[in-house]
Amino acid sequence: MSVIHSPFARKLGAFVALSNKEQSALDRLHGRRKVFPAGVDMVHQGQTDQAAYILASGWVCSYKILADGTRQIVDFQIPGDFLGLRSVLFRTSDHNIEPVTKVEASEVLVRDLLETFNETPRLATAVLWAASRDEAMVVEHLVSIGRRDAKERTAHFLLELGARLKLVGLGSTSGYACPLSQYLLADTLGLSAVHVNRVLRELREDGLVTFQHGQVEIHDLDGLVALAEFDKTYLDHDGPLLK
Amino acid sequence: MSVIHSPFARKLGAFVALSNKEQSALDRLHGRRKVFPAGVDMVHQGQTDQAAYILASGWVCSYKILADGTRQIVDFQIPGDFLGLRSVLFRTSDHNIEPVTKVEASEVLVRDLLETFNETPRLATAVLWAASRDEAMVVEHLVSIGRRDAKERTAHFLLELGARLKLVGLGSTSGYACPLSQYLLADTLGLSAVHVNRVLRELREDGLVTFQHGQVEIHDLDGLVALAEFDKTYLDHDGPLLK
DNA sequence: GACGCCCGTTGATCGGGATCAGTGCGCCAG
DNA sequence: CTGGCGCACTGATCCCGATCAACGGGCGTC
Repeated sequence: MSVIHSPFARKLGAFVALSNKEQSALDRLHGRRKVFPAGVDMVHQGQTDQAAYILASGWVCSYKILADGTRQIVDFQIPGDFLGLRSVLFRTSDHNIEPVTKVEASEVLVRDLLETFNETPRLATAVLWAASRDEAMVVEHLVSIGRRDAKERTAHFLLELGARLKLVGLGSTSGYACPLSQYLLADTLGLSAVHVNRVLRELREDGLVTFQHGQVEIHDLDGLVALAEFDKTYLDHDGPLLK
Repeated sequence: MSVIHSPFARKLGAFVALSNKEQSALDRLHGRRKVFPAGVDMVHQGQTDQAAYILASGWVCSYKILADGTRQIVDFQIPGDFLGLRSVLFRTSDHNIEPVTKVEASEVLVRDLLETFNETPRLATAVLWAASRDEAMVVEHLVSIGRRDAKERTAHFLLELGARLKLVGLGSTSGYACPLSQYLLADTLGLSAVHVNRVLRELREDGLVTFQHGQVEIHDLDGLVALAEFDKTYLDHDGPLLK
Protein backbone atom coordinates (compact mmCIF):
# COMPACT_ATOMS: atom_id res chain seq x y z
CA MET A 1 0.00 0.00 0.00
CA SER A 2 1.63 3.19 -1.15
CA VAL A 3 1.38 6.71 0.18
CA ILE A 4 -1.91 8.44 -0.45
CA HIS A 5 -1.26 11.72 -2.18
CA SER A 6 -4.30 13.94 -2.60
CA PRO A 7 -6.82 14.98 0.06
CA PHE A 8 -9.51 13.50 -2.16
CA ALA A 9 -7.81 10.11 -2.20
CA ARG A 10 -7.34 10.32 1.55
CA LYS A 11 -11.01 10.99 2.02
CA LEU A 12 -12.15 8.12 -0.18
CA GLY A 13 -9.54 5.94 1.44
CA ALA A 14 -11.37 6.45 4.71
CA PHE A 15 -14.37 4.65 3.22
CA VAL A 16 -12.80 1.98 1.01
CA ALA A 17 -9.36 0.39 1.19
CA LEU A 18 -7.81 1.56 -2.08
CA SER A 19 -5.43 -0.42 -4.24
CA ASN A 20 -2.45 1.24 -5.88
CA LYS A 21 -4.25 1.20 -9.20
CA GLU A 22 -7.25 2.92 -7.73
CA GLN A 23 -5.14 5.54 -6.03
CA SER A 24 -3.38 6.43 -9.22
CA ALA A 25 -6.72 6.55 -11.01
CA LEU A 26 -7.81 9.07 -8.38
CA ASP A 27 -4.67 11.09 -8.74
CA ARG A 28 -5.17 11.24 -12.51
CA LEU A 29 -8.49 12.94 -11.79
CA HIS A 30 -6.68 15.90 -10.36
CA GLY A 31 -6.25 17.48 -13.75
CA ARG A 32 -6.05 21.19 -14.34
CA ARG A 33 -5.51 23.22 -11.21
CA LYS A 34 -7.28 26.49 -10.61
CA VAL A 35 -6.71 29.00 -7.85
CA PHE A 36 -9.51 31.12 -6.44
CA PRO A 37 -8.91 34.13 -4.20
CA ALA A 38 -10.99 34.44 -1.03
CA GLY A 39 -14.40 36.04 -1.34
CA VAL A 40 -15.05 35.47 -5.04
CA ASP A 41 -18.05 33.50 -6.25
CA MET A 42 -17.04 30.13 -7.66
CA VAL A 43 -20.53 29.02 -8.56
CA HIS A 44 -23.54 31.28 -8.24
CA GLN A 45 -27.26 30.77 -8.00
CA GLY A 46 -28.74 28.77 -10.83
CA GLN A 47 -25.54 28.49 -12.81
CA THR A 48 -25.04 25.01 -14.21
CA ASP A 49 -21.39 24.62 -14.94
CA GLN A 50 -19.84 21.88 -17.00
CA ALA A 51 -17.08 21.30 -14.48
CA ALA A 52 -16.92 20.31 -10.87
CA TYR A 53 -13.96 20.84 -8.60
CA ILE A 54 -12.06 18.87 -6.01
CA LEU A 55 -10.55 21.09 -3.37
CA ALA A 56 -6.82 20.69 -2.96
CA SER A 57 -6.45 23.37 -0.32
CA GLY A 58 -8.52 26.09 1.30
CA TRP A 59 -12.06 26.35 2.60
CA VAL A 60 -15.26 27.04 0.69
CA CYS A 61 -18.80 27.67 1.84
CA SER A 62 -22.14 27.42 0.08
CA TYR A 63 -24.84 29.76 1.26
CA LYS A 64 -28.01 31.57 0.42
CA ILE A 65 -28.79 35.24 0.97
CA LEU A 66 -32.36 36.31 1.73
CA ALA A 67 -34.04 39.51 0.67
CA ASP A 68 -33.37 41.24 4.00
CA GLY A 69 -29.65 40.62 3.60
CA THR A 70 -29.35 37.81 6.13
CA ARG A 71 -27.21 34.92 5.05
CA GLN A 72 -27.55 31.23 5.83
CA ILE A 73 -24.53 29.08 5.21
CA VAL A 74 -25.56 25.56 4.26
CA ASP A 75 -22.21 23.82 4.52
CA PHE A 76 -18.48 24.11 4.15
CA GLN A 77 -16.16 22.29 1.82
CA ILE A 78 -12.64 21.47 2.94
CA PRO A 79 -9.72 19.89 1.09
CA GLY A 80 -10.74 16.60 -0.47
CA ASP A 81 -14.37 17.63 -0.85
CA PHE A 82 -16.21 17.72 -4.14
CA LEU A 83 -17.55 21.06 -5.17
CA GLY A 84 -20.46 21.48 -7.52
CA LEU A 85 -20.90 17.75 -7.95
CA ARG A 86 -24.58 18.13 -7.22
CA SER A 87 -24.99 21.07 -9.55
CA VAL A 88 -23.22 19.17 -12.29
CA LEU A 89 -24.74 15.73 -11.98
CA PHE A 90 -28.07 16.76 -10.56
CA ARG A 91 -28.19 20.42 -11.63
CA THR A 92 -29.25 21.54 -8.23
CA SER A 93 -27.97 24.87 -7.11
CA ASP A 94 -30.14 27.53 -5.66
CA HIS A 95 -27.37 28.96 -3.55
CA ASN A 96 -23.96 30.54 -3.99
CA ILE A 97 -20.59 28.95 -3.44
CA GLU A 98 -17.49 30.93 -2.67
CA PRO A 99 -14.13 30.54 -0.94
CA VAL A 100 -13.65 31.83 2.58
CA THR A 101 -9.92 31.40 2.17
CA LYS A 102 -7.66 31.29 -0.85
CA VAL A 103 -8.45 28.01 -2.53
CA GLU A 104 -6.64 25.70 -4.87
CA ALA A 105 -8.93 23.33 -6.71
CA SER A 106 -8.71 20.67 -9.39
CA GLU A 107 -11.15 21.03 -12.21
CA VAL A 108 -12.86 17.73 -12.89
CA LEU A 109 -14.87 17.03 -15.98
CA VAL A 110 -17.79 14.76 -15.44
CA ARG A 111 -16.69 12.70 -18.43
CA ASP A 112 -13.36 11.97 -16.77
CA LEU A 113 -15.06 11.13 -13.53
CA LEU A 114 -17.39 8.64 -15.14
CA GLU A 115 -14.56 7.04 -17.10
CA THR A 116 -12.64 6.58 -13.90
CA PHE A 117 -15.62 4.88 -12.39
CA ASN A 118 -15.80 2.49 -15.33
CA GLU A 119 -12.20 1.49 -14.87
CA THR A 120 -12.47 0.92 -11.16
CA PRO A 121 -16.07 0.43 -10.11
CA ARG A 122 -15.26 0.37 -6.40
CA LEU A 123 -14.30 4.01 -6.68
CA ALA A 124 -17.87 4.81 -7.60
CA THR A 125 -18.97 3.18 -4.36
CA ALA A 126 -16.47 5.22 -2.40
CA VAL A 127 -17.62 8.45 -4.04
CA LEU A 128 -21.24 7.66 -3.29
CA TRP A 129 -20.37 6.90 0.32
CA ALA A 130 -18.53 10.15 0.62
CA ALA A 131 -21.36 12.05 -1.03
CA SER A 132 -23.89 10.40 1.25
CA ARG A 133 -21.88 11.42 4.27
CA ASP A 134 -21.84 15.00 3.09
CA GLU A 135 -25.56 14.91 2.59
CA ALA A 136 -26.21 13.36 5.97
CA MET A 137 -24.26 16.30 7.32
CA VAL A 138 -26.74 18.74 5.87
CA VAL A 139 -29.55 16.81 7.53
CA GLU A 140 -27.71 16.85 10.86
CA HIS A 141 -27.22 20.56 10.41
CA LEU A 142 -30.95 20.99 9.89
CA VAL A 143 -31.74 19.01 13.03
CA SER A 144 -29.19 21.07 14.92
CA ILE A 145 -30.65 24.39 13.91
CA GLY A 146 -34.20 23.20 14.43
CA ARG A 147 -33.93 21.57 17.83
CA ARG A 148 -30.63 22.25 19.57
CA ASP A 149 -29.82 25.37 21.54
CA ALA A 150 -26.88 27.63 20.73
CA LYS A 151 -24.34 25.83 22.88
CA GLU A 152 -25.25 22.38 21.61
CA ARG A 153 -25.27 23.56 18.00
CA THR A 154 -21.84 25.09 18.32
CA ALA A 155 -20.39 22.02 19.98
CA HIS A 156 -21.89 19.78 17.32
CA PHE A 157 -20.54 21.89 14.50
CA LEU A 158 -17.02 22.05 15.90
CA LEU A 159 -16.99 18.27 16.34
CA GLU A 160 -18.36 17.73 12.84
CA LEU A 161 -15.61 19.89 11.36
CA GLY A 162 -12.98 18.07 13.38
CA ALA A 163 -14.18 14.70 12.20
CA ARG A 164 -14.10 15.75 8.57
CA LEU A 165 -10.69 17.35 8.84
CA LYS A 166 -9.29 14.28 10.54
CA LEU A 167 -10.44 12.19 7.56
CA VAL A 168 -8.12 14.09 5.26
CA GLY A 169 -5.28 14.34 7.75
CA LEU A 170 -5.80 18.01 8.60
CA GLY A 171 -6.62 17.66 12.26
CA SER A 172 -6.91 15.32 15.20
CA THR A 173 -9.34 14.70 18.02
CA SER A 174 -7.46 17.27 20.08
CA GLY A 175 -7.66 20.21 17.67
CA TYR A 176 -7.38 21.69 14.21
CA ALA A 177 -6.79 24.92 12.34
CA CYS A 178 -10.00 26.73 11.45
CA PRO A 179 -10.01 29.96 9.43
CA LEU A 180 -13.66 30.82 10.09
CA SER A 181 -14.61 34.15 11.62
CA GLN A 182 -17.29 34.35 14.29
CA TYR A 183 -19.49 36.02 11.68
CA LEU A 184 -19.24 32.98 9.41
CA LEU A 185 -19.92 30.75 12.38
CA ALA A 186 -22.99 32.81 13.20
CA ASP A 187 -24.44 32.57 9.69
CA THR A 188 -23.77 28.85 9.73
CA LEU A 189 -25.42 28.18 13.06
CA GLY A 190 -28.36 30.51 12.56
CA LEU A 191 -27.22 32.78 15.39
CA SER A 192 -25.98 36.35 15.73
CA ALA A 193 -22.25 37.01 15.82
CA VAL A 194 -22.61 38.58 19.26
CA HIS A 195 -24.17 35.48 20.66
CA VAL A 196 -21.67 33.16 19.01
CA ASN A 197 -19.01 35.09 20.86
CA ARG A 198 -20.76 34.56 24.18
CA VAL A 199 -21.30 30.85 23.49
CA LEU A 200 -17.63 30.38 22.64
CA ARG A 201 -16.72 32.06 25.89
CA GLU A 202 -19.02 29.74 27.82
CA LEU A 203 -17.57 26.67 26.12
CA ARG A 204 -14.11 27.94 27.01
CA GLU A 205 -15.10 28.59 30.62
CA ASP A 206 -16.62 25.13 30.80
CA GLY A 207 -13.25 23.74 29.80
CA LEU A 208 -14.71 22.01 26.76
CA VAL A 209 -13.14 23.70 23.76
CA THR A 210 -11.35 26.90 22.77
CA PHE A 211 -11.60 28.67 19.43
CA GLN A 212 -9.01 31.42 19.23
CA HIS A 213 -6.53 32.73 16.69
CA GLY A 214 -7.86 30.44 13.96
CA GLN A 215 -7.24 27.38 16.08
CA VAL A 216 -9.74 25.00 17.65
CA GLU A 217 -8.48 23.13 20.69
CA ILE A 218 -10.66 20.36 22.07
CA HIS A 219 -10.04 20.00 25.80
CA ASP A 220 -12.87 17.72 26.85
CA LEU A 221 -13.90 15.48 24.01
CA ASP A 222 -16.38 13.41 26.00
CA GLY A 223 -18.00 16.53 27.39
CA LEU A 224 -18.43 17.96 23.92
CA VAL A 225 -19.75 14.71 22.51
CA ALA A 226 -22.28 14.46 25.32
CA LEU A 227 -23.36 18.08 24.88
CA ALA A 228 -23.83 17.73 21.14
CA GLU A 229 -25.12 14.16 20.98
CA PHE A 230 -22.40 13.65 18.46
CA ASP A 231 -21.68 10.17 17.14
CA LYS A 232 -18.23 9.53 18.50
CA THR A 233 -17.44 6.78 16.00
CA TYR A 234 -16.95 9.52 13.44
CA LEU A 235 -13.98 10.69 15.42
CA ASP A 236 -12.65 7.38 16.62
CA HIS A 237 -12.41 5.15 13.57
CA ASP A 238 -9.04 4.97 11.93
CA GLY A 239 -8.96 2.48 9.09
CA PRO A 240 -11.32 2.41 6.09
CA LEU A 241 -14.94 1.56 6.77
CA LEU A 242 -15.02 -1.10 4.04
CA LYS A 243 -12.26 -3.62 3.77
CA MET B 1 -49.66 11.04 -25.51
CA SER B 2 -51.64 8.74 -23.31
CA VAL B 3 -53.02 9.20 -19.84
CA ILE B 4 -50.41 9.27 -17.09
CA HIS B 5 -51.31 6.66 -14.50
CA SER B 6 -49.15 6.66 -11.41
CA PRO B 7 -48.24 9.62 -9.21
CA PHE B 8 -44.60 8.76 -9.86
CA ALA B 9 -45.05 9.04 -13.61
CA ARG B 10 -46.90 12.31 -13.11
CA LYS B 11 -44.06 13.69 -11.09
CA LEU B 12 -41.38 12.70 -13.59
CA GLY B 13 -43.62 13.94 -16.36
CA ALA B 14 -43.36 17.38 -14.82
CA PHE B 15 -39.65 17.35 -15.55
CA VAL B 16 -39.39 15.49 -18.85
CA ALA B 17 -41.99 14.99 -21.56
CA LEU B 18 -42.51 11.24 -21.47
CA SER B 19 -43.19 8.99 -24.44
CA ASN B 20 -45.71 6.18 -24.22
CA LYS B 21 -42.88 3.68 -23.99
CA GLU B 22 -41.29 5.52 -21.12
CA GLN B 23 -44.56 5.80 -19.28
CA SER B 24 -45.20 2.10 -19.50
CA ALA B 25 -41.64 1.45 -18.37
CA LEU B 26 -42.42 3.59 -15.34
CA ASP B 27 -45.65 1.78 -14.68
CA ARG B 28 -43.84 -1.54 -14.81
CA LEU B 29 -41.72 -0.28 -11.93
CA HIS B 30 -44.74 -0.25 -9.70
CA GLY B 31 -44.33 -3.88 -8.80
CA ARG B 32 -45.43 -5.40 -5.54
CA ARG B 33 -47.69 -3.17 -3.48
CA LYS B 34 -47.36 -2.88 0.25
CA VAL B 35 -49.65 -1.14 2.69
CA PHE B 36 -48.35 0.50 5.85
CA PRO B 37 -50.64 1.65 8.67
CA ALA B 38 -50.06 5.10 10.10
CA GLY B 39 -47.42 5.48 12.78
CA VAL B 40 -45.32 2.40 12.06
CA ASP B 41 -41.65 2.68 11.22
CA MET B 42 -40.99 1.90 7.57
CA VAL B 43 -37.25 2.40 7.74
CA HIS B 44 -35.41 3.07 10.96
CA GLN B 45 -32.08 4.50 11.89
CA GLY B 46 -29.13 2.84 10.25
CA GLN B 47 -31.16 0.13 8.55
CA THR B 48 -30.03 -0.46 5.00
CA ASP B 49 -32.84 -2.15 3.20
CA GLN B 50 -32.60 -3.86 -0.13
CA ALA B 51 -35.77 -2.22 -1.38
CA ALA B 52 -36.92 1.32 -1.92
CA TYR B 53 -40.53 2.38 -2.25
CA ILE B 54 -42.55 4.66 -4.45
CA LEU B 55 -45.53 6.09 -2.63
CA ALA B 56 -48.84 5.43 -4.32
CA SER B 57 -50.95 7.11 -1.67
CA GLY B 58 -50.55 8.56 1.79
CA TRP B 59 -48.00 10.77 3.50
CA VAL B 60 -44.70 9.81 5.09
CA CYS B 61 -42.21 11.80 7.11
CA SER B 62 -38.55 11.25 7.91
CA TYR B 63 -37.31 12.59 11.20
CA LYS B 64 -34.78 12.33 13.95
CA ILE B 65 -35.42 12.18 17.67
CA LEU B 66 -32.92 13.70 20.08
CA ALA B 67 -32.03 12.44 23.55
CA ASP B 68 -34.37 14.90 25.28
CA GLY B 69 -37.28 13.54 23.28
CA THR B 70 -37.64 16.46 20.89
CA ARG B 71 -38.23 15.55 17.30
CA GLN B 72 -37.08 17.27 14.14
CA ILE B 73 -38.85 16.31 10.95
CA VAL B 74 -36.53 16.60 7.97
CA ASP B 75 -39.04 16.23 5.17
CA PHE B 76 -42.28 14.69 4.00
CA GLN B 77 -42.89 12.29 1.18
CA ILE B 78 -46.14 12.46 -0.75
CA PRO B 79 -47.56 10.24 -3.51
CA GLY B 80 -45.07 9.93 -6.35
CA ASP B 81 -42.06 10.42 -4.10
CA PHE B 82 -39.26 7.94 -3.75
CA LEU B 83 -38.71 6.57 -0.30
CA GLY B 84 -35.42 5.21 0.88
CA LEU B 85 -33.73 5.85 -2.43
CA ARG B 86 -30.90 7.54 -0.64
CA SER B 87 -30.56 4.83 1.94
CA VAL B 88 -30.53 2.20 -0.79
CA LEU B 89 -28.27 3.81 -3.35
CA PHE B 90 -26.17 5.88 -1.00
CA ARG B 91 -26.76 4.02 2.28
CA THR B 92 -27.44 7.21 4.13
CA SER B 93 -29.97 7.01 6.86
CA ASP B 94 -29.42 8.39 10.27
CA HIS B 95 -33.06 9.12 10.82
CA ASN B 96 -36.38 7.30 10.97
CA ILE B 97 -39.07 7.16 8.32
CA GLU B 98 -42.68 6.45 9.09
CA PRO B 99 -46.15 7.11 7.68
CA VAL B 100 -48.25 9.89 9.13
CA THR B 101 -51.26 8.47 7.30
CA LYS B 102 -52.09 5.04 6.01
CA VAL B 103 -49.78 4.54 3.07
CA GLU B 104 -49.81 2.39 -0.02
CA ALA B 105 -46.39 1.99 -1.57
CA SER B 106 -44.80 0.11 -4.43
CA GLU B 107 -41.73 -1.84 -3.54
CA VAL B 108 -38.96 -1.16 -6.03
CA LEU B 109 -35.86 -3.24 -6.31
CA VAL B 110 -32.79 -1.30 -7.26
CA ARG B 111 -32.01 -3.87 -9.91
CA ASP B 112 -35.33 -3.17 -11.62
CA LEU B 113 -34.79 0.54 -11.37
CA LEU B 114 -31.38 0.37 -13.01
CA GLU B 115 -32.66 -1.90 -15.75
CA THR B 116 -35.40 0.56 -16.50
CA PHE B 117 -32.81 3.29 -16.78
CA ASN B 118 -30.82 1.23 -19.26
CA GLU B 119 -33.87 0.78 -21.45
CA THR B 120 -34.83 4.43 -21.42
CA PRO B 121 -31.91 6.64 -20.41
CA ARG B 122 -33.99 9.80 -20.35
CA LEU B 123 -35.82 8.37 -17.36
CA ALA B 124 -32.58 8.41 -15.43
CA THR B 125 -32.34 12.11 -16.13
CA ALA B 126 -35.86 12.67 -14.93
CA VAL B 127 -35.24 10.73 -11.73
CA LEU B 128 -32.09 12.71 -11.04
CA TRP B 129 -33.97 15.95 -11.62
CA ALA B 130 -36.70 14.88 -9.27
CA ALA B 131 -34.16 13.76 -6.67
CA SER B 132 -32.28 17.02 -6.98
CA ARG B 133 -35.46 18.97 -6.44
CA ASP B 134 -36.16 16.99 -3.29
CA GLU B 135 -32.68 17.68 -2.06
CA ALA B 136 -32.88 21.38 -2.81
CA MET B 137 -36.00 21.30 -0.69
CA VAL B 138 -34.04 20.11 2.32
CA VAL B 139 -31.58 22.96 1.81
CA GLU B 140 -34.44 25.47 1.57
CA HIS B 141 -35.84 24.00 4.74
CA LEU B 142 -32.51 24.54 6.47
CA VAL B 143 -32.38 28.16 5.33
CA SER B 144 -35.96 28.61 6.48
CA ILE B 145 -35.31 27.33 9.98
CA GLY B 146 -32.02 29.17 10.26
CA ARG B 147 -33.01 32.60 9.07
CA ARG B 148 -36.77 33.05 8.67
CA ASP B 149 -39.17 33.84 11.50
CA ALA B 150 -42.11 31.63 12.40
CA LYS B 151 -44.61 33.30 10.06
CA GLU B 152 -42.29 33.24 7.06
CA ARG B 153 -41.30 29.64 7.71
CA THR B 154 -44.88 28.52 7.89
CA ALA B 155 -45.84 30.37 4.72
CA HIS B 156 -42.87 28.92 2.91
CA PHE B 157 -43.64 25.40 4.00
CA LEU B 158 -47.28 25.56 3.01
CA LEU B 159 -46.34 26.90 -0.42
CA GLU B 160 -43.68 24.24 -0.84
CA LEU B 161 -46.18 21.51 -0.06
CA GLY B 162 -48.70 23.00 -2.46
CA ALA B 163 -46.19 23.11 -5.28
CA ARG B 164 -45.22 19.48 -4.78
CA LEU B 165 -48.80 18.29 -4.53
CA LYS B 166 -49.73 20.19 -7.66
CA LEU B 167 -47.00 18.32 -9.52
CA VAL B 168 -48.75 15.02 -8.92
CA GLY B 169 -52.23 16.38 -9.44
CA LEU B 170 -53.22 16.42 -5.76
CA GLY B 171 -53.76 20.12 -5.34
CA SER B 172 -53.87 23.50 -7.00
CA THR B 173 -52.60 26.98 -6.33
CA SER B 174 -55.77 27.67 -4.39
CA GLY B 175 -55.60 24.79 -1.94
CA TYR B 176 -55.02 21.18 -1.10
CA ALA B 177 -55.83 18.48 1.43
CA CYS B 178 -53.22 18.20 4.18
CA PRO B 179 -53.45 15.53 6.91
CA LEU B 180 -50.74 17.05 9.13
CA SER B 181 -51.49 17.92 12.73
CA GLN B 182 -50.19 21.13 14.25
CA TYR B 183 -47.79 18.99 16.27
CA LEU B 184 -46.25 17.58 13.10
CA LEU B 185 -46.07 21.07 11.66
CA ALA B 186 -44.31 22.27 14.81
CA ASP B 187 -41.67 19.54 14.68
CA THR B 188 -41.13 20.27 11.01
CA LEU B 189 -40.71 24.02 11.40
CA GLY B 190 -38.66 23.87 14.58
CA LEU B 191 -41.41 25.57 16.60
CA SER B 192 -43.67 24.62 19.48
CA ALA B 193 -47.18 23.41 18.71
CA VAL B 194 -48.60 26.28 20.72
CA HIS B 195 -46.83 28.82 18.61
CA VAL B 196 -47.72 27.11 15.35
CA ASN B 197 -51.32 27.53 16.38
CA ARG B 198 -50.86 31.25 16.94
CA VAL B 199 -49.02 31.68 13.65
CA LEU B 200 -51.77 29.90 11.76
CA ARG B 201 -54.30 32.21 13.38
CA GLU B 202 -52.29 35.26 12.32
CA LEU B 203 -52.01 34.01 8.75
CA ARG B 204 -55.75 33.46 8.76
CA GLU B 205 -56.44 36.93 10.17
CA ASP B 206 -54.11 38.40 7.56
CA GLY B 207 -56.28 36.80 4.89
CA LEU B 208 -53.35 34.87 3.47
CA VAL B 209 -54.13 31.21 4.08
CA THR B 210 -56.29 28.97 6.24
CA PHE B 211 -55.35 25.54 7.55
CA GLN B 212 -58.39 23.90 9.08
CA HIS B 213 -60.03 20.48 9.08
CA GLY B 214 -57.13 18.96 7.12
CA GLN B 215 -57.56 21.45 4.34
CA VAL B 216 -55.22 24.24 3.26
CA GLU B 217 -56.89 27.13 1.45
CA ILE B 218 -54.66 29.74 -0.13
CA HIS B 219 -56.48 33.07 -0.21
CA ASP B 220 -53.70 35.47 -1.15
CA LEU B 221 -51.05 33.70 -3.18
CA ASP B 222 -48.99 36.80 -3.92
CA GLY B 223 -49.02 37.81 -0.28
CA LEU B 224 -47.81 34.39 0.77
CA VAL B 225 -45.12 34.29 -1.91
CA ALA B 226 -43.88 37.70 -0.85
CA LEU B 227 -43.86 36.73 2.81
CA ALA B 228 -41.96 33.52 2.20
CA GLU B 229 -39.69 34.66 -0.61
CA PHE B 230 -40.99 31.62 -2.42
CA ASP B 231 -40.07 31.07 -6.04
CA LYS B 232 -43.41 31.43 -7.75
CA THR B 233 -42.34 29.54 -10.87
CA TYR B 234 -42.62 26.36 -8.84
CA LEU B 235 -46.33 27.00 -8.63
CA ASP B 236 -46.94 28.50 -12.03
CA HIS B 237 -45.33 26.16 -14.53
CA ASP B 238 -47.61 23.68 -16.17
CA GLY B 239 -45.86 21.66 -18.86
CA PRO B 240 -42.67 19.62 -18.40
CA LEU B 241 -39.49 21.55 -17.76
CA LEU B 242 -37.59 19.69 -20.49
CA LYS B 243 -39.17 19.20 -23.89
C1' DG C 1 1.89 58.52 12.14
C1' DA C 2 -3.08 58.84 11.28
C1' DC C 3 -6.90 57.01 9.53
C1' DG C 4 -10.21 53.42 8.34
C1' DC C 5 -11.79 48.83 8.57
C1' DC C 6 -12.53 44.26 10.14
C1' DC C 7 -12.99 41.44 13.89
C1' DG C 8 -13.47 40.15 18.72
C1' DT C 9 -15.51 41.48 22.99
C1' DT C 10 -18.78 43.15 26.46
C1' DG C 11 -22.95 45.47 28.61
C1' DA C 12 -27.95 46.78 28.40
C1' DT C 13 -32.27 46.16 26.62
C1' DC C 14 -35.85 44.09 23.80
C1' DG C 15 -38.69 40.64 21.81
C1' DG C 16 -40.02 36.25 19.58
C1' DG C 17 -41.14 32.11 20.73
C1' DA C 18 -41.00 28.43 24.55
C1' DT C 19 -43.17 26.88 28.48
C1' DC C 20 -46.80 26.21 31.76
C1' DA C 21 -51.49 25.75 32.63
C1' DG C 22 -55.99 25.13 31.44
C1' DT C 23 -60.48 24.79 28.38
C1' DG C 24 -63.25 22.59 25.00
C1' DC C 25 -64.42 19.47 21.40
C1' DG C 26 -64.74 15.12 18.64
C1' DC C 27 -64.02 10.34 18.74
C1' DC C 28 -63.55 5.82 20.30
C1' DA C 29 -63.84 2.01 23.86
C1' DG C 30 -65.90 0.39 27.69
C1' DC D 1 -73.76 7.20 28.79
C1' DT D 2 -69.22 7.91 30.33
C1' DG D 3 -64.45 8.13 30.77
C1' DG D 4 -60.24 8.75 28.28
C1' DC D 5 -57.48 10.58 24.78
C1' DG D 6 -55.71 13.31 21.04
C1' DC D 7 -55.87 17.64 19.08
C1' DA D 8 -57.09 22.65 18.51
C1' DC D 9 -57.01 26.74 20.98
C1' DT D 10 -55.93 30.58 24.47
C1' DG D 11 -53.85 33.37 28.35
C1' DA D 12 -49.82 34.38 31.40
C1' DT D 13 -45.16 34.22 32.18
C1' DC D 14 -40.35 33.30 31.29
C1' DC D 15 -36.04 33.06 28.92
C1' DC D 16 -32.85 32.49 25.11
C1' DG D 17 -30.90 34.86 21.83
C1' DA D 18 -31.39 39.27 18.80
C1' DT D 19 -30.46 43.92 18.69
C1' DC D 20 -28.31 48.26 19.87
C1' DA D 21 -24.30 50.52 21.37
C1' DA D 22 -19.68 50.99 22.47
C1' DC D 23 -14.62 49.89 22.96
C1' DG D 24 -10.08 47.90 21.69
C1' DG D 25 -6.71 45.71 18.92
C1' DG D 26 -4.49 44.22 14.52
C1' DC D 27 -3.56 45.47 9.99
C1' DG D 28 -3.29 47.66 5.54
C1' DT D 29 -3.22 52.26 3.17
C1' DC D 30 -2.29 56.89 2.24
